[in-house]
Amino acid sequence: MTSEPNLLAVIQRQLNELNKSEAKVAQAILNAPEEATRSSIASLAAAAGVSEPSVNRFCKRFGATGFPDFKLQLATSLASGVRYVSRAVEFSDDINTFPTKLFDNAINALMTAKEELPLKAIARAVDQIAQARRVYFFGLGTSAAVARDAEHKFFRFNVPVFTHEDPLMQRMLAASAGVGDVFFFISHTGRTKVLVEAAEIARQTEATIVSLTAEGSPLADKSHCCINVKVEEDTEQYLPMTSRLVQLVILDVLAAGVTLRRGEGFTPHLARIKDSLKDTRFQTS
Amino acid sequence: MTSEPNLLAVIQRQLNELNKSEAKVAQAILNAPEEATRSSIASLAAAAGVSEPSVNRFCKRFGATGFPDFKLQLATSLASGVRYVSRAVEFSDDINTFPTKLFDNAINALMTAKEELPLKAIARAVDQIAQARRVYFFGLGTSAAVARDAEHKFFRFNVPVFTHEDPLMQRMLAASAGVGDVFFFISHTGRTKVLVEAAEIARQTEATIVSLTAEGSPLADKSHCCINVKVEEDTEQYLPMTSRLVQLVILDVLAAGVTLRRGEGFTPHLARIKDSLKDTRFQTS
DNA sequence: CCCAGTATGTAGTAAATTTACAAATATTCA
DNA sequence: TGAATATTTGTAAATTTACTACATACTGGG
Repeated sequence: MTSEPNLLAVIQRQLNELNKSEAKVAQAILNAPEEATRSSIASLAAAAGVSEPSVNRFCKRFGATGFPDFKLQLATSLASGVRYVSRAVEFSDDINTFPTKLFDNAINALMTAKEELPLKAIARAVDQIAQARRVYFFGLGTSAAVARDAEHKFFRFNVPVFTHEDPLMQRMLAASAGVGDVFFFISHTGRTKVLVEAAEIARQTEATIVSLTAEGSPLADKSHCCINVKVEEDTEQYLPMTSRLVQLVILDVLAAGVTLRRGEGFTPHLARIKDSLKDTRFQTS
Repeated sequence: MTSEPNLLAVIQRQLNELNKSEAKVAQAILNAPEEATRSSIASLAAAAGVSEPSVNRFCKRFGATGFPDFKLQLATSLASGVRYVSRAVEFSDDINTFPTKLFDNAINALMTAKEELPLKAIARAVDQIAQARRVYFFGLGTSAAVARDAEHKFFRFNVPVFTHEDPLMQRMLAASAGVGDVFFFISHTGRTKVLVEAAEIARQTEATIVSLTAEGSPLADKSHCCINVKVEEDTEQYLPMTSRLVQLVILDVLAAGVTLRRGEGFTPHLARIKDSLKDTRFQTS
């Protein structure tokens, strides 16, 4: 598949080099690209004021095998493009619109993050966690909830994990760290003072510092390994909504990575933990 | 145009409700979606082992006007980058494949949830939270982290919120509840005994019980208002990965709903809270 | 003005899609 | 169980759509 960037852009760029009827077709498509994907060769020809074979020739000129293939490429290029722009919730929104907007934003954030996953950093973090004697997950505010989630997850995967929301505990634990300890800092901004200070303290020991935070932030600077999360959070929004979702999924990825590292022999352990919870639940009907 | 989510996910979800030949078509498409967008109705019919009209009927069943329109929708949905329907991570996966899988699963879950949002229940929950004297968010295990997140969020929106991870605290608070108290229970299964018991206790008071849990579960039965989350979690997976993401976004929706209810005059309050955090951060260069 | 070369349209053909209908299969109710 | 009915599926014809071959019109150089 020749993944062209954006078919519309390509057409736009070549506009001058086209002959008369092809230019008409190009204009018709640029004017209403969505519609073009849905129309037949006949209606597009009519809209452009040219004959059907002209449209066909136009399509072949742009690398398609024919008109249907061209429509497909056009549709693909329209879908992948800048279509999904995050939309802010407004006061005029009602129950039918704002929930969808929020879900769209969340989905959008995950798709974007998926595109630019820092795989090398993730792989290194997996290494470090898998070998760790102890792992501390530290976060504050919203990120504390993420840290808590990470604790639950990794605990099941038999990683010796600890979380503390109290900055003083975080400092004390950081100060008394040693070889084999991994400190995993979670922060949207990477600028929260007390957290960065805890990272500084831990850095002076033999411990390893891993962080899940913004690129180039003070916290990232203090880390041996930093997993960058670039989420363009709407700054008018007063809370990091989407970035913590990305953080959670990345922690899922790390947990999965550690498990895969353990190999298949580890599965019984997971089953045992699951069984241990059985009695805390009401049976299904 | 009916805003199509992920067409593959929709097909996957309806697999059971299809009749024989339609199911064959569905399988053929799920097996090779890319190819399906490029093939003619005849070749797809052949690949599925059915007649051409069967393929056509299949397309119409999924909201398309015909086969070409269906191909277009399929191509569009593939272009968004989210590949196949939830794929489990396997031990043969490496760093290049399993992170993508996990992200795809997460995105899929959100897209599916977005399709069937229980808007009436959400609207009711917003009402109840907006009017509450106090709101308690209770969850255990993974859901405790979600509850913690909710606490942070709603606190900023000036809702008097409390969270407790300790089942005993949860029971005691439930027992001493009164008019104007809202108990918000979060649980993936809706079957965790101690949580359901706390809900029962609260139910005997004048308090309002809201839950974010599975439809028809014991917890849902105890609630005045239940927001159903139907996420088909891969049961082979040992942790609810995707359902908590959906829960978080739904809590975002609730928070947004409460804020919208407050009206525009409330914005300064949010700005003040944001300002109060400024000094805890390092300045941006 | 004519000629080569290119550009465009016409008409016919092939292909693909849809519709209408009939056969086959499953379901219901006595 | 078995006839009556509804549902599903396939066959074949009709229709729409896309492509090809060819003819005509235009362009620029002599």
